[in-house]
Amino acid sequence: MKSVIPVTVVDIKVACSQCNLRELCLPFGLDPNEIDQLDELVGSRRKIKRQQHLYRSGDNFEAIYAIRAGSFKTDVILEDGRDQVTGFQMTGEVLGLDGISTEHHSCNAIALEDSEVCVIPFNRLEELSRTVESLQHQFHKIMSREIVRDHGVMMLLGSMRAEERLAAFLLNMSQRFTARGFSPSEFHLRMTRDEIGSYLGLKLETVSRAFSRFQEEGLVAVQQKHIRILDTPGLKRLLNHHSA
Amino acid sequence: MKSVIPVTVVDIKVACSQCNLRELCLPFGLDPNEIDQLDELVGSRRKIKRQQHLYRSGDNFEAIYAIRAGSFKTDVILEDGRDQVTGFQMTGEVLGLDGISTEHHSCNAIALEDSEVCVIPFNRLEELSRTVESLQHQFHKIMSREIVRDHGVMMLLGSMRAEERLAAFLLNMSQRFTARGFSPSEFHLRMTRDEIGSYLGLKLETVSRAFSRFQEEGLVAVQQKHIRILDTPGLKRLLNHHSA
DNA sequence: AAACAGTATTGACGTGGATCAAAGGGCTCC
DNA sequence: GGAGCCCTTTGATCCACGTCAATACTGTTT
Repeated sequence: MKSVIPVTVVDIKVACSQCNLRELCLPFGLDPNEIDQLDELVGSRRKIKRQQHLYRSGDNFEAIYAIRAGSFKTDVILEDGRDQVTGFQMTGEVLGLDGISTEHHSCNAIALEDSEVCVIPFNRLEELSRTVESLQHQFHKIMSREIVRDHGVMMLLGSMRAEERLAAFLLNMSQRFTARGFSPSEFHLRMTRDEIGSYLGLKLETVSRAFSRFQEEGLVAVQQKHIRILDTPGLKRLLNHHSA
Repeated sequence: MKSVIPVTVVDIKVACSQCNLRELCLPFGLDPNEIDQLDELVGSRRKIKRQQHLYRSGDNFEAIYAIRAGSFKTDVILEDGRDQVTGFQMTGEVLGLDGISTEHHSCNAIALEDSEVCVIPFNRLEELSRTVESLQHQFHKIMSREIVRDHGVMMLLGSMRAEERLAAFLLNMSQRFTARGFSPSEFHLRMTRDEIGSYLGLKLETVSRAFSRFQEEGLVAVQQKHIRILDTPGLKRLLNHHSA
């Protein structure tokens, strides 16, 4: 049973205009007045506990979601049970774009840790982006970025070897942590070896072995999910030189 | 220097309102008056000969392209020379969405046969979609569809075996030919085994062997690039039942 | 009609990553 | 704070696909 709760200081704090993620998110490039309009549109926030679904494949599509705190994975499941992780999402990134095309979500979004998202009703976003040019453009850029990212994953899955895939993954995570003000070289992965493996098209044992190998070679220090990158250029070399 | 050219019969013929691809393309869902507005926006058409680039990775992004005739592939090339075909595009499909995110294209688009595209200047498309709601929505659907398609390819690359990948590819081609009024069971592939292989994350020999195997099993009749599907349910069974 | 280049098929063999298996370690939830 | 379970690591073996190589086909050019 829900009850009406008066607006609290916390609610004000999470307005787009006050949000420290705005440079990474939908408000990027908007002027203060425009951000206020976007604020009104963000109807509510939703907390998702670890392992819970934000949405499921087949759900009606009504809104997209901006991650305020925590992180997610998205996956696609085949009839025979095989599944493929299609992405990992961090704060400031947008979830749910897959649902626009058919009005139904085509993948599952699952929280990797206790998380919070801003709910952005899609019809209202389209409405506002008809009058706010910068919002329209930023939204298009976000969709396009997703397409470009997916092409990168295809490249990875289609033509890289196991260690190259893991190196690419680690460098990508590092870069995204950096963009959020965290250390480029030391971070905590929220996903399991199995989930990394699914994303990279590898089995969890192969991921584990590749981590061990990187450790032996002094490229990274691995302690379970805690990663310290010791030799970034070394990882990059792994990617480009493809010693066949 | 551009000069004003009077409207010719040819120009009228290829207007969106007269185009038999409009149900598959950007005009879908627009009323006649709105289609006329879209028509004005489609500045020019461009013919691309077989093997020529429509755009290259790194090119400035200015327009998206709707395929009027022919077909294309898109690919991404790594520094060390490895490349990955990220998609094959047919009539009515839209190319160039990858360029929105950075204002530069991030892949190459190459004609598989002599082809023709409609050039849609992107800033003018954004402008018009601010006043024409149905155009805005259709454009968003097209971008979202691309994301969903990419997720399907990731599933394919990440967790399917060679024959499953080829079966999925053939069924997908069949469906797209059908949507264009061609036979679902008999068609001509415009791409080489090598290009199919790159798209599916396989070597060309593996693609060729899988074709031969399908032929032995009576699933398809293959004669070089000419394909006749003899047993669609059989191909579908290959996909779902994953006899491990 | 011959010559050619690009494309496709098929065979033999090698290998990277999957699979199977077992043991140890660290979280999570009482 | 302890019990249990999930996660991770590591080893041994297997196999699907890659690699290398030779031959054949097709459509194009002259």
